[in-house]
Amino acid sequence: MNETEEQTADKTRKPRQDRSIKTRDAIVQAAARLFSEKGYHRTNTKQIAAAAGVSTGSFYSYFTDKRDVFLDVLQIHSEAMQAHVDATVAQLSAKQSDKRMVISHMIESLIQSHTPYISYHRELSAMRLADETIREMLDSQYDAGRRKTLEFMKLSEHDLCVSDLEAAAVVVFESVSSVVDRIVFSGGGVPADRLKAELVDMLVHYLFGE
Amino acid sequence: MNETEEQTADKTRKPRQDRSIKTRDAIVQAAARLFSEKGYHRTNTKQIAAAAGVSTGSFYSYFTDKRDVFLDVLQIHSEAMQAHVDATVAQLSAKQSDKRMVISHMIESLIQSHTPYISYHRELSAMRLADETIREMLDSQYDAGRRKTLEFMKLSEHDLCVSDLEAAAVVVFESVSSVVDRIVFSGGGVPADRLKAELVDMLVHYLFGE
Amino acid sequence: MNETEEQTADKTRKPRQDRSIKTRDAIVQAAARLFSEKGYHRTNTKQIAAAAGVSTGSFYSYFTDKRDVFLDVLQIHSEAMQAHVDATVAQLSAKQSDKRMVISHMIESLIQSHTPYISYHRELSAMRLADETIREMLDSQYDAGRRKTLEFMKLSEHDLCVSDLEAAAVVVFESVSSVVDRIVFSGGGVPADRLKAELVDMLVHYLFGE
Amino acid sequence: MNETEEQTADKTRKPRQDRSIKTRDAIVQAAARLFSEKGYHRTNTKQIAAAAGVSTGSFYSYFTDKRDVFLDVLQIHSEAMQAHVDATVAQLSAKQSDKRMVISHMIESLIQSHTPYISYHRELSAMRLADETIREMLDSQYDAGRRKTLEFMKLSEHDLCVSDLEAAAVVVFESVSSVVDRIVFSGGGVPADRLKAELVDMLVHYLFGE
DNA sequence: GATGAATGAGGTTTCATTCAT
DNA sequence: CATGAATGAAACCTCATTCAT
Repeated sequence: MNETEEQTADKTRKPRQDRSIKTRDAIVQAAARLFSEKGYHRTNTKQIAAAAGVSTGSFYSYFTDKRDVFLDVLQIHSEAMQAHVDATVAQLSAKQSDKRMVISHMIESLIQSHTPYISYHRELSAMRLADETIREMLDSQYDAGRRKTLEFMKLSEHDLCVSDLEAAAVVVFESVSSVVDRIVFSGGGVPADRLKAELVDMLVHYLFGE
Repeated sequence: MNETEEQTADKTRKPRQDRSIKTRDAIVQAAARLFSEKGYHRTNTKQIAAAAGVSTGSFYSYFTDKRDVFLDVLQIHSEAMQAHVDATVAQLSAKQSDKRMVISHMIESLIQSHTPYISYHRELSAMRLADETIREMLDSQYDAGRRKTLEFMKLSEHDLCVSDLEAAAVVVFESVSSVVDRIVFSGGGVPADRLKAELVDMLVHYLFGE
Repeated sequence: MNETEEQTADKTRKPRQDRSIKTRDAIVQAAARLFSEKGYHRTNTKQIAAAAGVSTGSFYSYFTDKRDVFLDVLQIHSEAMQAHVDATVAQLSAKQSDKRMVISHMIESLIQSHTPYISYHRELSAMRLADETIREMLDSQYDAGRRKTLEFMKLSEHDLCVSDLEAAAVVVFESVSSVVDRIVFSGGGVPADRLKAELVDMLVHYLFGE
Repeated sequence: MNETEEQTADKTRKPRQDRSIKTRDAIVQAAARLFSEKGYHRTNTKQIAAAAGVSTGSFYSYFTDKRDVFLDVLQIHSEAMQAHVDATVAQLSAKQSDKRMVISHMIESLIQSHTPYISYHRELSAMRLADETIREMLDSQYDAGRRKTLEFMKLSEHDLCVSDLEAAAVVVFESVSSVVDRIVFSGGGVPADRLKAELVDMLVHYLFGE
C-alpha cells in the first residue's frame, strides 16, 4: 500500500516529457493570441483548445481552469518583457553613451518588446478586479517595473536634478508606459517617431534639466 | 423564428412620466457603481436591476441589454469629466496665476474628477476589443482629451519651449492621465502629494524649461 | 457585445461518434413527439431535452435553437411521407389493377403514412407566417405533392376526362389531403370507412366520369 | 349594504356606452389584423393595444387576457362567414338556377368571404392543441359548416347520385374548404379561375354524375 | 376610467468543466 | 492518455399581466 508515495491530489500534469511540454506551450501560445485578439471574456476554452490543436479534455489536463492559462500567459508575458528590458539595460550601461541616447534607446526597446502584446496589456488592468491572484501578479509586475525604473535612474543619480527619486520613478514609469502603449497601439493621429521624440525630450528636460 | 425581422420599434421605453425618468436614472447609477466595483463582466443585469431597486423586466424596458447601459454610463462619465475639466480651465484662465500654479491646479482638478470612477476607467480600454461602438466612443473621448490638452497648452504658447506641439499634447495627455490614474487608484506605495509634485515638476520642466 | 460578429463556426456539433448520432436522433424524436402532442409553441427546449434524456446544453450543441429542430422534424416527416407514397405508387403501377382499386389503395396508403403525424400537420401551415425558411420548405413540400399527384394522374392520362390537368392535380391534391387529414384526425362524426368510400367515389366520378 | 346588488366579480367591463363599444371593437379589429398578419404567438398585447390606439391597461379592462380576444376574433370571424354563406344560400335558392351555376356561385361566395381572413384560418387549426375552449369553438364551427353543406345538398336531394349523404357532406365540405383556401392563399402556381373551374367540375360530376 | 410603468415567472442560450469511451 | 460528448448552473431576455398614479 504505497498510496502516499505519490500525491494523486495534483490534478494538472507537470509535463516531463517533450511532447507534453510542447502541448502545454501550444495551449499557452494559442491562449495568448486569442486573449490579445478578442479579450479574455470573449475567448472560450473550446476555442483555445481548438487553436492549440488539442481537445478540451486535454486542455484541462494541463490547466485547472481558464484563469489558470491566463495566469500563465501573464507570467510569460511579464518575463519576456523584463528579460528584454534587462538586456537593454545591460547593453546601455556598458556603452555609456550620452543621456539622451540612453533614454532614447530604452524607449525604443520598450516599444519593441511591447509590440507583440498589443492591446493585451489593456485587458490586464481590467482583470485586476476579477481575481486576487491576478491583482497580486499585476501589482508585483508593476512594482518590478517601478523598481527597475528607479535603479535605472540611480545609474545616473549624480546627474539627476530631481529631489524625490522614488516619486519620480513612478511618474516616469507611468508616463513611459502609457506613451509607449499609445505609440504601439496606434498613435492617436500623430506618427510614432514624433511621439517618441517628444517623450524623450520630456524625460531629458525633467530628469537632467536639459 | 426571427427571420421576418419585425420592426417592433417600441423597444426601449422613452420616459414620459416622472417616475420613469427616475427609474432610468436609478438603473444607470446602479450600473455605474457595480461596473466600477466589480467590472463589466462580473456584473449581471439581475444585479443591476436589484441594486436599482427594480425588476429585471424594468431594466429591459429601458435598455436593450447590458451593453446599452454600459454605453450610457460611459457617456455620462465622459460628460461629467469634460464639464469638470472645462470648468477648471475657465477658472484658471481667468485667474492668470503663474504657470506652476496653473498646472498644479489642473492636475488637482483631474484627480478630483477621476476619483468617482476609480478603476472604471481601466475596464474601458479592455472593452475596446469587444465592440465597435465602444471603440468609437472611447476614441472620440481620447480625441477630445488630446484636443483640450492642446488648446490648454496653446494658451501659453509663447512661453512654451517645445517644438512639436501636437506630439507634445499627446505625450502630456497620456502622462497626466496615467499618473493621475495611478494616484487615484492608490499610489503604488508612494503618497499622492509626492507623486503630484513630481508630475507638476516634470511638466513644468518639459513645457517651460524650468 | 456581438458587434464584431465572430464566426465561431464550431456552432452545432457534427456527430463523429456513435453516441453523438444517437443523441441527436433522440432529440429529434422527442421533439417530433412533443410538437405533435402539444404544438410548437407549447413545447420548450427544456422539455425536449428532458424527453430525449439529455441536458439542455446537449440540445444546444446539436441545434442552434428550437426552430432548428423543428426544421429537422419537418424534413424527416416530409421524407418519410414521400417515401411511403413513392413505394405505394411503385406497387400500384406494377399491379395494374382497375382504377377504383388504384385510387382506393392510394388513399389507404396516405391514411397510413399520415397517422403518425396526427395534428402535427395542422401546426405546420400556421408556422408559414413565422419564418421564411419554413415557408420555403412547406411550399416545396406542397409542390412535390402536387407534382406527384400530376404524374400519378398522367399514368392513366388517356382515360381521364378532365380538360385542365394541372388545375385538376391541385384540386385533387387538396381534396385528398384535407379529407385524409380529417379521417386521421378523427372523422367529424362520420366513420373513416364511409368517408374514404365517398372520397374514392368523388375522385372516380371526377377523373373518369364514373 | 347592497353589495350583492352587483357582482363585482366580473372583471371585464360589459360595454354599455357607445365609446366603450367602439373601443372594444377597435381592439378586436386590431387583434384580428395582427393575428392574421403575424400569427397569434408573434403578436403581443402591447402591439394589439397600440394598434387599437389604447393603453395596455385598457386592453385588460375589456378582455381578461390575450386568449380572450382571440376567442372574440374567432367568434366574429365565424359569424361573418356564416352570415355571408347564409345570404348566398338564400339568394341562390330563390333564383333556382341550374346546378353548375349554383355551385359556382356558392364557391365564388366562399372565396369572397374567405379573402379577408387570409392565412388566419390556418392559424386556427394549430390553436386547437392549445386550449379546450378553442377546440370546442373550432369543432362547433366545423360542425356548422358540415351541417350547412348537408342542408345545402339536401335542397337538391332528388338529383344527387351519392348514396351516403352524410359522408359526402364531409368530403365536399373539406374539399371545398381546402381548395378555396388554396385559391385565396395564392393558388400554388395555377390561376384562381382554373382552380375554381375544376373544383366546380369535380363537384358537379360527383354530386350529379355530370 | 385610462394610462403606461413595473413585475417576475418562464423561456432561451452559453460555456466552463467533467467524464465515459 | 486523448477525446469530445454531456452537463447544468447561470446568464440573458420577453411579455402577459397587475397596479400606482
